[in-house]
Amino acid sequence: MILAIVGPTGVGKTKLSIFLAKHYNGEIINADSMQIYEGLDIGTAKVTKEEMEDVPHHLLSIKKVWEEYTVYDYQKDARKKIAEIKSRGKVPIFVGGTGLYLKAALYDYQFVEEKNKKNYDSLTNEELIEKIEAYHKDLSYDKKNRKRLVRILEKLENGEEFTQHKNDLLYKDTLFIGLTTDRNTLYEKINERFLKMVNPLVEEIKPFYDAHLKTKPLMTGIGYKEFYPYFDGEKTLEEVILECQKNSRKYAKRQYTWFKNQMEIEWFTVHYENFNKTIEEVEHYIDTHKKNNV
RNA sequence: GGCUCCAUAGCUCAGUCGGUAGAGCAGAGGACUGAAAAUCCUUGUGUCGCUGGUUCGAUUCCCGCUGGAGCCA
Repeated sequence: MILAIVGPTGVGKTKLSIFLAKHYNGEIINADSMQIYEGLDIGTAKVTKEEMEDVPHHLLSIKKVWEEYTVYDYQKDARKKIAEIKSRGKVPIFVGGTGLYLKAALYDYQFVEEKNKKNYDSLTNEELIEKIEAYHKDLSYDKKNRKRLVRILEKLENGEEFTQHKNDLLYKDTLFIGLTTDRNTLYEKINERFLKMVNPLVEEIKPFYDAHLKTKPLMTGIGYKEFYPYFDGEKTLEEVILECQKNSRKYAKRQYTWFKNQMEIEWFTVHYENFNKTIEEVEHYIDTHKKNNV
């Protein structure tokens, strides 16, 4: 059996994961693209040593902030961890909100090793589309999404076929547990949680700013990128806080869209005043749907 | 007390030389195979502050009122 605990940011996945790990003799595999990085702890709401309660955790803080890490690496790392954990007779428990990472790890996603990467900065979107059409006339793709255009072209030039994928579940002994709550409650939780982390977060980011580090995770992570204008004196802390909260809310919304439409998930509404009830419901579901290793 | 300006979508504001109005943000929905906490798409009817007048017709012009900002006393 493999468990995957998913849901929007701030809903309570970490807390549930510890209970389940202890109850089912599990080890936790992080499925959050930002918690991969060392030093991004407060802003990513990473589990603390105390919260772990001696449950083994994997793929947390495994990369420096300036190192390259993608879904391609994650797929390999995660699958290796699944094998390791299972060989110990324990249950792999994925916990995280990065839908693509979970899908790449547990579904039939195929990546081909990339050779030489080119730089397409000098080309306009129209020129990218022209080059793509030189390979294939009738592909359907988002022509306004430059990042996608570049990727499609990279794939084609790498000798890969760009086709629609069917995405079957590969690890058929996986149970997907989704945690949710009504939108207003979640947004309140997100806002509150961020307010509590502001001061330590400033401490966490300051050294990166002082070192002039502007790497990918620092410039894309919510709760990180927004602080640079504050340190530059261009925005007030108040403005930055509101922006971080807003971006977190929007992120949560995108997560819902992904999880609702991309994966088969059993959803549970969190009882915040009685979390044990939530745990019981989840455990009951797992016990009645348990799948043994396939 | 006198004068000037402002009052339009949840917010910030455009606009209508008089024919009942539109952007950004927020919100909502969606896409998603190598930056995914990323990237991108779709979605805007609201007593145009209130009252009266002019007019075929007023959110637009005029009188007054209310609220806000400023200047002069």
